[in-house]
Amino acid sequence: MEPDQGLRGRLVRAGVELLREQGSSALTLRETARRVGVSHGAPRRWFPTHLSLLSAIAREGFADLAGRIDAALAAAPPQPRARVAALAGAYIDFAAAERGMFELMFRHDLLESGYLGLREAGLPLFRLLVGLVAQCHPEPADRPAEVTAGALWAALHGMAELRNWGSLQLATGASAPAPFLDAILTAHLGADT
Amino acid sequence: MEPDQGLRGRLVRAGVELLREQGSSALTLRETARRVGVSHGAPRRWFPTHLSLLSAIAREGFADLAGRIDAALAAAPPQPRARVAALAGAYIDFAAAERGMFELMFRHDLLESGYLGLREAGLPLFRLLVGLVAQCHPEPADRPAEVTAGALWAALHGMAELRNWGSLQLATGASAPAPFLDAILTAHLGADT
DNA sequence: CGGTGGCGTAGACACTGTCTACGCCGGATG
DNA sequence: CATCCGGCGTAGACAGTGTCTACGCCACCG
Repeated sequence: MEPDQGLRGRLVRAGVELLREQGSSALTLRETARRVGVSHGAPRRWFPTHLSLLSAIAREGFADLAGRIDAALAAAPPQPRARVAALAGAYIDFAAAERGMFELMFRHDLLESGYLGLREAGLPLFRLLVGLVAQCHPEPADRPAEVTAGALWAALHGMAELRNWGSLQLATGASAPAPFLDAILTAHLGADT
Repeated sequence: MEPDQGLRGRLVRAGVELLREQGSSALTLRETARRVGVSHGAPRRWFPTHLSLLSAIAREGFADLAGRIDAALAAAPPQPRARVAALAGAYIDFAAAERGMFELMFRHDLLESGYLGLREAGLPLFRLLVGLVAQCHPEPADRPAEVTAGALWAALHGMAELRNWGSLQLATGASAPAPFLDAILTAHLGADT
């Protein structure tokens, strides 16, 4: 559980730094090796291809996101609706604070889809959301909680992207995401009572 | 208005084909030149950098999307709610039919943001959506139409991406996007009456 | 007829990911 | 103790990329 002290862990950590400092285009195999201080061929022992290194770095991002959401939920009031709001806030805050990582995490063309693929990395998070949504609709709702949760997740994710691009501000003039977040939550979960 | 017969237009068209056939990673400056049958330095006369060629190709995509949405709206019934549904359907259909193009269009890290930037390319579409949303809420709604339209756009876009990644199917088991689209529309615009 | 500017060619450069052969070094084995 | 051997990192090569530069070609215009 403690951080990997070997070359593998050092490469991943250096990649995370590089991503944060210079964006995903700087996340080169050779540059990462350079930063760690090894030759350009060294990463090949642990990551057979560039994609596998990127995938490992993205996995780190998913772990980070999960941690932030857990923390936000731990500090949130017990009402389900407020807990969904906390999760949503943590999600879009993560997207804004870790832009490069957020982009990388969802570049499915770059990430490998094999064993323990990245596409499955967001699944626990989705299950969590389904549970929270189900609590918001205690009686059997008109719609399965999975569908509502899926639509909510899509809205959340889309809003994080649009916000990061500046498109929302450009189109509506509003810079704060709060009104949109509120619109999404009340739309899917009903008015805040 | 007729297609550009010069090298510039031929490069853009070859790029669109390449994108459709082999995905965005194949969209190389040199490969595009090769397909047109000119030397690797030729594109430089028209596109000073790789980004500018990609941007021109993405602009083609925005024009295509706008055309499809116009066609869908022309064939849609006059009720505003149905028109929003038609727009939404055209949007996610485009995302699925032109996957590579859809990805490219929103790779804001790749596209140039200068004069006539790509970030503004989606604006007319957004204005259209604002108008339709406003018609759905004739009386001054509890929320500005821009906010509702922004949230709706985010939901739409996020759903198109999640669907393209297979995440929705993976998480919920549903393959058809219709239930999610319906959930999003009724959530933001009220039940279909 | 001569110049000139638009347009494409061709070569170079630094950089990338991947592949391969090669050393080093520590621990297991006879 | 001597010897092998396998894990691990080095170093060089190769094809491919974007960008820059110098160079031809050729139509057009004074």
